[in-house]
Amino acid sequence: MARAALAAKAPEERRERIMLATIAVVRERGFAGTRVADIALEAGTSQGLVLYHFGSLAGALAACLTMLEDEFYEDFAHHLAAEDGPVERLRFMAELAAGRGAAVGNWALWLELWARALRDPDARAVRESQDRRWRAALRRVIDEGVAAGSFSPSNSAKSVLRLAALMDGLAVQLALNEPGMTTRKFTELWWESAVLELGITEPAKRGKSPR
Amino acid sequence: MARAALAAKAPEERRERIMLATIAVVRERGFAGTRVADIALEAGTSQGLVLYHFGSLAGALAACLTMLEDEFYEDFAHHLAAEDGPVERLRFMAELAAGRGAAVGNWALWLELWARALRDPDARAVRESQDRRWRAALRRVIDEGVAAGSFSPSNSAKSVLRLAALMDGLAVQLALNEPGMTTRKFTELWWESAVLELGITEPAKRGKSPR
DNA sequence: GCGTATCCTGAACGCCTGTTCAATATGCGC
DNA sequence: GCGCATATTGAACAGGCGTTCAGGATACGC
Repeated sequence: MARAALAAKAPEERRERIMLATIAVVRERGFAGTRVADIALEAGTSQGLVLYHFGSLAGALAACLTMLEDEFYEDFAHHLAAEDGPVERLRFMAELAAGRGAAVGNWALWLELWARALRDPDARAVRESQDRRWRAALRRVIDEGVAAGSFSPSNSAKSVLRLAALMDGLAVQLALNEPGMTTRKFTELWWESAVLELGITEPAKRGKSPR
Repeated sequence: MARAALAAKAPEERRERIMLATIAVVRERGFAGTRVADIALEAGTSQGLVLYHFGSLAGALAACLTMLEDEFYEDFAHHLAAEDGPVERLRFMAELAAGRGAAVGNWALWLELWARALRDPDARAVRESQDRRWRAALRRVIDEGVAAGSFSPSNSAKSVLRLAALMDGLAVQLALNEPGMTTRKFTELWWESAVLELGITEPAKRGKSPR
């Protein structure tokens, strides 16, 4: 039994190891610079196995994309639900985007993804889905805040668009290590914009939010 | 004399033609997908000549980067100077960024540039210089507006950062043809943010600003 | 006119890298 | 234990593409 379980799982584990290796390599060398040999080396397997499991290099890249997407979203949804009220949740989203939790070091990857999405339909789908999820979450939090009387945006749909776009824009600077742009600065700049957009009056209570 | 001038200029023209061809190909296929053969074909020359003038594919790409940078800036600075007052200038910048004039179709290129800047120092330098120029222009216009009493930002340095970042973020959506994001929407969303950030009261007079 | 520097070409070279494949190992059902 | 399906490997293959190069055209100085 233990043998059987191990045997049945081993290939799956190998497969996942390859996916993780792919992400690692893409992070280091970018999509364009990722070679099958790199993935195999990172995963500690042969090149053949990578192709065996994913059919082609493109297949491996695609698999790693969807994995990334799910990974980020699960982590994010899980933590977001743990926050208290709308103000705290919004604050949490700002901090998450700035680079806490699973988002750490991901912005560079998102930049790559955007560029790739210009031509690769898979990448486009991933980025679109992720963007939609993020905006939907933002929207939900804002609606919640409106209902609770904490926020009073003049046009919440537009606020969502702007606040989401602002994050992306700030992220570019963060990912490129623009001098003066830090995690802290990111959060600060974005939060002030949110305050302005949504007319937030009460400060975020320091609750379950990370430090 | 006519002969001499022609002879002296012909190689230069060829060279420039190759640079323009490079830009065209990069626009179409991206940095990663650009091959020497493509450039030569587009420019109507041999592959050898591309290498003769630029040493390598990387050299050609680098040359096209700096050309892009200068091209955009000259066009932009030229037109900006023609605008009347700070409010009109700011409005002009919004419209330019959204995709008028030399900026048309450039955002996709900028996305590529950002991704490339993660690894290529040349690309990084270009993007940094361009970003700096753009922010400096924004800053100048805002300072002007403050001096003229048209704007009253609570913190102009931060407003510059946020408004510039917002443009980048909106640009991502524009470049990726996000449904619902158009040139018009871009301008509208950004302008409202500017109004909010800077406390603009007077509307932009319809002056020399393009349509 | 002639030599020379510059410009330009097209073919050949050689490397890099994704993919294929035949061979081998592994574990499971029977 | 045996055969079969699934995993896994490493080497060989093949195509693409950047770069090199030997040769030729062009225009200029003398």
